[in-house]
Amino acid sequence: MTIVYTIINLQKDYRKEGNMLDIKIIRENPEKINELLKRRNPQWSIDEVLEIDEERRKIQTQADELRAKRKNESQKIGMMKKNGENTDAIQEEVRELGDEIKALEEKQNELDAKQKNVLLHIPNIPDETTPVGTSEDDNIVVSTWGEPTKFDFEPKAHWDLCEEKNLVDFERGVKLSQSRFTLYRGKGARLERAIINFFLDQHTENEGYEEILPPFMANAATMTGTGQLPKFKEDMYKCENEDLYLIPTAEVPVTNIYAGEILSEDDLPKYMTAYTPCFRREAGSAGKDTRGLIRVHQFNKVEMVKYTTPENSPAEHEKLTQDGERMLQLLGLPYRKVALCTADIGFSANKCWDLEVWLPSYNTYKEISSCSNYGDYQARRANIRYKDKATGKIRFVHTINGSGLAVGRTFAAIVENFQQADGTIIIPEVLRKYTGFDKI
RNA sequence: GGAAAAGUGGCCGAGAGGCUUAAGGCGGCACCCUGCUAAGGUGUUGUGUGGGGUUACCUGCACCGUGGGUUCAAAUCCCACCUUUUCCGCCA
Repeated sequence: MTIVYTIINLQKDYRKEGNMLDIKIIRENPEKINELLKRRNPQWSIDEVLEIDEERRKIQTQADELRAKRKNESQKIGMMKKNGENTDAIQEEVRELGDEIKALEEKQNELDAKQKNVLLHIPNIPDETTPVGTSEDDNIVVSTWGEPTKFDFEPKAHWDLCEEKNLVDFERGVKLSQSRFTLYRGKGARLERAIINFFLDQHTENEGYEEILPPFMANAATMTGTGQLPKFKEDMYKCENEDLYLIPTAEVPVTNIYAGEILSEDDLPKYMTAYTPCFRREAGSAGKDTRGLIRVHQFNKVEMVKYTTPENSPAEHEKLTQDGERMLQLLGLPYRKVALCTADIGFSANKCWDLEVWLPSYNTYKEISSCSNYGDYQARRANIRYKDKATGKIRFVHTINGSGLAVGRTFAAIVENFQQADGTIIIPEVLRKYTGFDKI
């Protein structure tokens, strides 16, 4: 395995202790970890980490011993000086010791940095229950809700409907920015806003989430905490001359809220939800989903984020996924739930359910929510911990998040699925108090 | 953007090159005393990383905003940066 390093200068110190994967677990179960990692892709291996780790520990032991010696000798010098003795000889001796220590420390720092960088580039270990596969074709549909919408007329794609009804001004969006930027207007803008408010109200009033409105730009340390950096730099928009990136999802700022902190177990589980625009360069997506609202550089999303104890994380993950499903059910949109296989889950995730909504123009289901469990992977990177009540030990939390839901895609699904023979679009009942109109 | 001051454990706060193994207090935990409560007494109290036993145990090293430097020796001196507070400027 060859790893191309991207050296990230982490200014925020609180992450210096964080390891991406538990080096102790790696040391103790190398075969098991390798086997699980290779389920993602045979390229992955922790062998290099182990080699560096062994050398690193050797050096540290040596350096520690020398430091202990210097400490003792220096104290001795202090005493001798107080007694008026001559200390020239011993001072010279300890000075040489200092040179040795410095050399070892340099070596140790180098190895620390190297190990850290290798670890930063290794993905999370898939959960045992994540189906093994080699491509998205190996994902498994586990349930469906509703039926694909049937029409007794020729249904239109949302991009045509949006243009006809002046809901989205695609051309002028491009003029203002670039291709794949959209300009909502009139009832279109209102519908988008209605969907955002509906989702936030549901999560906060019925499901117990705290509403968060985070910054839309985040620094490199924050981006590293959730796993966007160092490996996926090219997918993000970066501000010139600033250590700031436009967030690709609210997951980034919200998950990092307690980075470097130790929570009480009483604080868990923590439920947070946030609306933010999401900015993605969509590098490598040229030619995919080129029309309409499905794949754009800036889109709106309401995200759900949870911190839990390791014990509760599988159950909380299921519950969060249900919270996402509920949104689709309330809106009356047909969807299915898919278990992503080891080749398709995200870099930082160990398990992931996708919710896919029926989209008539595609004649298939299209991802509208991705609900992932990250185990302690993000918590390690961001150094988010809690104190276990029973044992008094400090442990890493588990982080979970999912879309609840992607707003633009919800918009498209509503427009397409609820279009009528007479050309109107019926607004779902639950949205009407937010839109102020019942059809377009 | 300019000027000044400050960043020490969960919190407050002392410390100004070696007697710091970071005082003292608050809070937390355990036990003792007391008919209950209150008060009192005693002890304990962070994080990371390495080593040895390989369950709760023992031990080394590091950590006083961050990173460098000076020194035999740095919380303490020097430099840069970050953050906070106050004042000035600008501004929705």
